[in-house]
Formats: sequence, structure tokens, C-alpha cells
Amino acid sequence: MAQHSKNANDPSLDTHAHELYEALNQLVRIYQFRDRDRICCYDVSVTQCSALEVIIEKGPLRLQALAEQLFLDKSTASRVIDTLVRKDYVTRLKDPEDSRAILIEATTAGRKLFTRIHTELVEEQKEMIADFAPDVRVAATELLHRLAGAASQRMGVNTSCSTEKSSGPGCC
Amino acid sequence: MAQHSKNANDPSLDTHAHELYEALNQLVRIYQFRDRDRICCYDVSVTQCSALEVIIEKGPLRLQALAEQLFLDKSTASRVIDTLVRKDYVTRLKDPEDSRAILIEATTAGRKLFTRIHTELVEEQKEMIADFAPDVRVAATELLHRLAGAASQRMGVNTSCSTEKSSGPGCC
DNA sequence: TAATATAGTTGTTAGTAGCAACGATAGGGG
DNA sequence: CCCCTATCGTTGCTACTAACAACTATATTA
Repeated sequence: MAQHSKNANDPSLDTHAHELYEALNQLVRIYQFRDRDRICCYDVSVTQCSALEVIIEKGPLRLQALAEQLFLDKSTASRVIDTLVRKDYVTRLKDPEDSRAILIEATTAGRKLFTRIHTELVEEQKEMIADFAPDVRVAATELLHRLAGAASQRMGVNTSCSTEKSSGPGCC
Repeated sequence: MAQHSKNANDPSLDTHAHELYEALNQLVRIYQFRDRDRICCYDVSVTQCSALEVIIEKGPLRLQALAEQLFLDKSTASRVIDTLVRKDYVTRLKDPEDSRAILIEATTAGRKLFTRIHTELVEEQKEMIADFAPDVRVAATELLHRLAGAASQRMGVNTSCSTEKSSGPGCC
């Protein structure tokens, strides 16, 4: 059931797998998934891994920017960074443009770790969707995006619900 | 893109929406999604909501059984129940068959709350997949199941990885 | 009855989360 | 130029989630 013809030699499979990974990541990030204190073999939690990803992909960035990307309070982001610094996956640099600010950058170890995790997960995803037709893959990814969007609204992220408290008729 | 013909009057839409909800719930449960201390308008966290669901759907059940359903340690489950009892959504009953054990049951308030959340989320899901073809809905749900399965393996839930520690060649 | 096993709770540690308060720096107006 | 305000990040506080270990109480077995 739901098994279409095998398209193992489909060049868009990589893209689909990557988009799916991205969508799931976003879903998970919004849902603020609590770890089991490490992702199996890797000594980082899911939140830490998400933070590492943002830091690597968005270059050196400020704490506030990181917090926004992760939908976290800056205090929480600061403490996540504390842990990642302690584990030597990121470093705090002084921002030359603003001495109040810091720039967070991944260390070599951090990049190495993330590459390992990323590669492995994308590979896993690829296997998972290999037997789906391309349009189904796209649709499933789109669905995950929608789920993330809906959840973010429900959780009051970036909505009037979170900024104005107890003002409207029953929150959302 | 990925938009098929409108099948608003599709009787399987309800089923699909429900299955999707189930799959997402499982995904989220495995991923141990951390709350934002409440699901928007409802005063329960996601973990608490999952616990409530299991308690309602599996009837009065013991702590150990609940913990297994949620892939939690019994101590964690015990504390989750503490919170739900304090909020008056569940009660601890003595198990007549074993005085060591307890039976956890939902209160009227708990059932009412869960029904409200469940109805709302299923409705949201329905809207979300309304423009997908039925086979795509099935495939997407299947995909979520696979994601949950893969994640559970990765997290070491119910695998040799978690029971035997540091025995194999590199964990998983 | 004694030894062992099981059910649930509590102690402890740690990560995640948010709000509030704080110190430090930046920028604007008098 | 200095004060006022805004912003940046950290720290204090509380709470939830999570696991492991130790503990109490009851049940089962030898």
C-alpha cells in the first residue's frame, strides 16, 4: 500500500531528502522537542544540535539572532551556548562593531560533528522516502511545513498571542 | 505545486486526518518534544497531553504501563502524573489486585480537556491535508510513522543500544 | 519465614524554558 | 559633554522533563 514504482535512479531524490530533513528539523525545532540528553551516539541534545546547525549555516551570529532562529528566549539561548562552549563545539567572540554583543562561531570540532550528524540523517531520510513517488515526497515535505506552521501558531510563536497576554477573548 | 484536485467531499478525509494526527503524535512523543510549558490556550504541556491521551484511551492503567507507552522512565512518569493530579486532570486509584500498584484514571475535567484539544487538532489537520490526494495523505502519514521509528532507534528507545551500554562497536 | 522481585516514590543531577533583574555599552538630546 | 534611554548578553529564579539510583512497601517464591 502506498508503494509506487521504484525510482531508485531519480536525481531529485537527494533534493527531496534534503527538503524533508529541513522540514522535519523545523517541525522538531518548533515543537521544541526535548532531548534524551543526547542524540544517541552524539553528545549533543537536539536543541544543541539545532543551535549548532544555525551557527554553522548562518555564519558567526549574535546571540539574539540565534535565539530568534530557534524561537528561544535569549536567556535560554545563552545557556545553550554555555553548554556548547563547554563541549568545545562553539566559541564566543567579541563583536568588533558592538562591544556589548558577541559573535557565536562553530569550532572545527563543532563543524565536524554537525557534518557527521547531518550526513547520517540525510542518508536515513533518503532510504526512508526512496519508495515514494516524487510528488508524494514533495507533498509530504509540504505537509511537514504546514504542521510546523500550525504548531508555531498554536504555541504562540511570533503571534499576537504571546506578546499581548490575556487581552483578547481567550488567547488565540 | 503539489496541489491536486479538491476532494472536499471525500469520506476518507476524516480517517486520514485522524491517522495523520496519530502519526504526528507518535513522532512528537518519540522526539520527546519539549513544551513551552503549555499548549497555547490549554494549561498542559505536550508531555502531559500525551500522558492524558494514553490514560484516556487505554483506560485506567498502571504507572509502569503508562511509562512504557510514553517511552519514559517510571520516575519521570510519576512526576508527570504528580502535575496532572495537581491540575485535577487525573487521579491515582489503588489497584485492588495489587496494593503496591496504582491505577491512573482521567477525571471528568481531564476528559473534557483532552476532547477539546483532540477535536481542535484533528480539525486543524483536516484543513491541512484537504488539498492532498488520498494516496498522498496515506503516504505522508506512513512517512511520519517511519520518521518516528527511525528516531526511536536513533534515540535508543527499545533497542539493544539502550539496554546494553558501551558494549557494541560504537553504540548503534 | 527468609530471600527475592516488583510497584511506585523520592533524591539527585542536568538540560530546557521563560520572565525578571542586572551590568555594560551604544546612541540621542539637551 | 553628560544624562537618559535603548539594547546586548548574563544571571537569578522557578518549573518541567528526563534519567539513574536508592528507598519503601507489598507480593511472590523458596
